Amino acid sequence: MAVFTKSAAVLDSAGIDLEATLFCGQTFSWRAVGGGVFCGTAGPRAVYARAEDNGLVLENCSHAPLTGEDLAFWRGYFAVDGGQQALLERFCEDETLGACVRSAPGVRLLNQPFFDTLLSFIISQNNNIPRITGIVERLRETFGEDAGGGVRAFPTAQRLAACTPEDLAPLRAGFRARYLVDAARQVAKGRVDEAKLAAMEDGEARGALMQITGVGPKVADCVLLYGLGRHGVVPMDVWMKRAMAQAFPGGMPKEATGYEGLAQLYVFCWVRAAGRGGQ
DNA sequence: AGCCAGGGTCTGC
DNA sequence: GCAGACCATGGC
Repeated sequence: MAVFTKSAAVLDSAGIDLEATLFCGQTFSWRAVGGGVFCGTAGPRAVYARAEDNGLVLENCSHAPLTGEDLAFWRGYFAVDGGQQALLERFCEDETLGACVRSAPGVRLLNQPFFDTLLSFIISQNNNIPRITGIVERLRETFGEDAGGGVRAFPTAQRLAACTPEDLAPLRAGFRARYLVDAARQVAKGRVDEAKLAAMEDGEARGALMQITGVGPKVADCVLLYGLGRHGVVPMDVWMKRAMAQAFPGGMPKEATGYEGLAQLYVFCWVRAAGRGGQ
């Protein structure tokens, strides 16, 4: 059980619904530990987080004070200064998109590490959210370093590049094991390089990501959106195809221009809420 | 038992 | 290019 000490830090959360944000399918690196507290990792870091009236309370899992660098990282991760509130208000100028936003008003688009995102969404293919989360957790537990308090961080590309698919058997990732190894090896070799991807146009970066075995259009788009900050990219899975055909047959409304990927988050939440027994 | 899960690969046309 | 089988695993 996580107990916050005086070394906890508070971020201005700007209307964030922490639980909805962490479990809407954009990240698989968090778990509830009780009492409204969540434990999550990003790259080498691990934190406890809880939503309070005055903001988002964060504390290192090691209970060591958060450094300035850590704080800056988590501010970026939670998009504290990202201006998402203002964008949502603009989304709401469109009636249908506004309804989507209001179905999950506290969800925020997280800025996640590239490698975490790449592997997580390779795991996501032909899979469901609870099992994806389980595989990601076993990936961290099996190959990650202690990030403090016994919580294991996301493994490095180098660590996984030294593995064979058979070494990944404990993850029970099935046919995806060899995809994970291929991705780790290409990143470790520099064949896939975050800085190079960052310098590319969306389409070029997408093509580069699809050179990885097990990365097709959908996974590449998720990596672009969630791991590389390409907020105009819209990953199209079966849910989104269904939702777009039904709600936006002519494409995303003009209010979402440049931020179609952010809009997609709310459309996804809306259509899935409806699919689970609403409407 | 059979179907589905935020897809992708591989093969055959 | 494009359809169709196949891919491990687990929940319902």
